[in-house]
Amino acid sequence: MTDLEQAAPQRRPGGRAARVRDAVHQAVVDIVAEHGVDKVGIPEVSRRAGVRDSSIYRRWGTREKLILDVLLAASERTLPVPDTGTLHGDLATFAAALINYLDAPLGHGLARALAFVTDSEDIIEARKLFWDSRYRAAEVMISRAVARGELPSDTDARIAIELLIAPIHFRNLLTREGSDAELADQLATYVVRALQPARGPSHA
Amino acid sequence: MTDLEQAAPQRRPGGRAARVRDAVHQAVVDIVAEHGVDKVGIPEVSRRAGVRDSSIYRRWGTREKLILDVLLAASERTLPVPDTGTLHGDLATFAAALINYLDAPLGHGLARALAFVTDSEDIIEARKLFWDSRYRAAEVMISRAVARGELPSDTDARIAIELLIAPIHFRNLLTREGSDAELADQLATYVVRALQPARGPSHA
Amino acid sequence: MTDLEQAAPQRRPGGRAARVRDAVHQAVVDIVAEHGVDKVGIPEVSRRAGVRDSSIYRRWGTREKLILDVLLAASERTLPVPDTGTLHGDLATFAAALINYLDAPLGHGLARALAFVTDSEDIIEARKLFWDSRYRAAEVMISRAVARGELPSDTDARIAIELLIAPIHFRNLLTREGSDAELADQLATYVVRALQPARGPSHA
Amino acid sequence: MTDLEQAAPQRRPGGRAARVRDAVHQAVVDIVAEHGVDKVGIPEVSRRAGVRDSSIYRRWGTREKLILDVLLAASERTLPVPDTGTLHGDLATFAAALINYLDAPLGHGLARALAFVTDSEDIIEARKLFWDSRYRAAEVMISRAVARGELPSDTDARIAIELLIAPIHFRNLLTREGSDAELADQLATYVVRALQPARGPSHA
DNA sequence: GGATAAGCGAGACGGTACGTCTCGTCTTTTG
DNA sequence: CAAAAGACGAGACGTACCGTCTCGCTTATCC
Repeated sequence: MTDLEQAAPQRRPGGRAARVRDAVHQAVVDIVAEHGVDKVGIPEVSRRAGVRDSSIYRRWGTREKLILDVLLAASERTLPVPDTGTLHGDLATFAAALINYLDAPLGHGLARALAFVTDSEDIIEARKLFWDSRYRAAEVMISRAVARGELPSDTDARIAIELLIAPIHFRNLLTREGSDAELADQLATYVVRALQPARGPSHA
Repeated sequence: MTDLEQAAPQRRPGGRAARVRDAVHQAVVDIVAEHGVDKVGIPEVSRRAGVRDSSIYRRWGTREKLILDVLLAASERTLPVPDTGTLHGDLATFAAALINYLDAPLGHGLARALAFVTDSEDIIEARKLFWDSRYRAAEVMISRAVARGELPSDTDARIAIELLIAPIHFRNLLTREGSDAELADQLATYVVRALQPARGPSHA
Repeated sequence: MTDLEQAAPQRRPGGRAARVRDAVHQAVVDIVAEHGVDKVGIPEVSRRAGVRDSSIYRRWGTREKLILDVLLAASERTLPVPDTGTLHGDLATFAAALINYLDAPLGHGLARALAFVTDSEDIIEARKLFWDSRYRAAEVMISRAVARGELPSDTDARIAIELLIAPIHFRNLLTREGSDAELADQLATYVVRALQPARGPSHA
Repeated sequence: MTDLEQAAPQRRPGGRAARVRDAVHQAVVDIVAEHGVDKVGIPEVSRRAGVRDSSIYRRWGTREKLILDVLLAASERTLPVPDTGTLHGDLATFAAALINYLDAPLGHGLARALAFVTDSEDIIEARKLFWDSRYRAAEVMISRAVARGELPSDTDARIAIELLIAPIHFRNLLTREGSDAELADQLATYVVRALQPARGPSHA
């Protein structure tokens, strides 16, 4: 897993260290849920967790690493990948789940955090791992559709997923319009069509 | 126009006020270009523009409004909407232009700013105006395609644009993968296909 | 009269100049009464008086001169000098009146202003005129007592008044203890005694 | 003692905290001496002390508390109370010392500060402690005189001191006339006389 | 079970941004 | 052309945050 803590202190998993870690994580998650990710600050986390700020700095180094560490940990379990039997069904269900996820403070917070964070070695690494794991999970929907014969075998799974989820993230971050189940369905439809092999002279 | 300045100061367009305004705008744009939008701070802007920070606060009130005002003004002229004669050509060209735009500091900065900014009355308003104008411009590509018979007349132009640009923004903000001309072309292809009316039993 | 206005403008009363002057005076007096003299600021005065701040600066130059000008004008009519028939009666009555005066916002404000103001030509002059007029008025009590034979003819009237009023001002400004009628009476008694010619070997 | 610092920082008396404290105190005292108490501002103190302004705000909270804290500390050692053998001698000597003290920037500064400061919990407390200690010290002169039989045993010591020092403070703050040794002597004489028990029909 | 080292509590501080407020000056615009 | 209107320059004030540092002490682990 991505470990953004300064020096892996997990050697002593049962004691004070773990207690501190948990308290801090909880505090961050709570703040994200209550006021949004950009209100997370070490002083507030420190207050809530009952942990000295210096201890937080010692372990996480910077605010950004702390936030990312916590949010990534909290997002460990990726979205469940549905298996409805049809590509459209899978995509629509998945999209709807994503919409819900991004509507909730944690999901929105994570997305914003990923977008905002200043790049650095560990962070780039952490981001990469995060998305790789996400894509890997979601691509199952595509490979199943290929197996079913719904899609050609050379389908680019990654871009397929991207076509589906990008508009949702786009609205979530940039236009701030809401998304709903209907949109999920529409997107699924568009993506399914987009992935079909070209028929006739479409733009010839 | 979106006007995020405190009080309409445009009354005196030739004098000191305008000079200050321009210097500040330039300074913000420069910093965005050099160090990214999140490095824009009033003290630095003040130094570069040779304008007292208090004057900046007086006029723009907060950092966020300043940034948005400047960036929106700098993005006044929207991306040129191409007219290549085919939908695919238009979309691919437009997507490529967007990729370039988002690659440049200003475009990237604006996107980040739009994503980051804490919502408030004026900002919501400004964001809405911004996207409305953008969509209005881009939708021309769709309506021309409809006119040419390439697309059905009930095509949802807005979502069509979204399908095209969302993945680009998505990569720009969230995965931080680069995008290139090839991607632009692929996206155009996918979108064209996605917009075709359903043929046969696609997901029935 | 002490005139702390920049350039004594219109002698012609009744015009706009006079209206502005009055409004400003009133505003200052009001603020002093409501929030104390150190809360008087040009912006607030300007708001209340409905007069542009630049107009105030034009006329009074600085905040301090404005305050002093207004307060001195408002204190034009000095405290009434009583004539009870005895020195003690006069002094006690006068002291009590002073206590009341200094208890009220205007009196307290004027005292603080006199103490605070940064010295400058005009201000030194104004302060001198102010105290001279005050002493001149109050010294009548002493000269009447001399006339009545209550005091020797070489009594130093000025210091006599000072002995009486200094403790009241002292409490008002420095210890911030309250003063009351009883104190007025005590002070009068002490002063009367202090002014008696030495009898026998007092500290010989 | 009166401690106007935010939190008791005395725990580590030899370390950085103490160094910072001393530097700040010195800087304030210097500014008072050079330019007067109303020129003391956190930025200037910060510069001179080589201490960040934020550190000053953290510890003292506001400018007023800082000034009072420093000035009170600097005035810790109250004026020496003389013991000349006679009441008049004691009072005259004491008054002369006070005159000198108030002539010096520090004394004048402290007096102005006490007069100017906006009241608040801690400040009221601090002022009370200050004056109490001053009065307690000075009243020894009176009690000694009582012991010597120079004064009746029911003499009000507090008001006696007040009669002596008020005129000096009065001139110092309000009329801004100078005071000199002669005045000290006169005041002593007046006070001694004032404190004598009434003889005959003084104001009958 | 006692030594020992990792990590925490406590308490600053340096550095810096933000935003508010005031004073006093200067410059457009307008009557 | 003088006054009103509208900034701006200069700078203080106070708040908040990030990140660093230094001690002293607790505590989990290891011998």
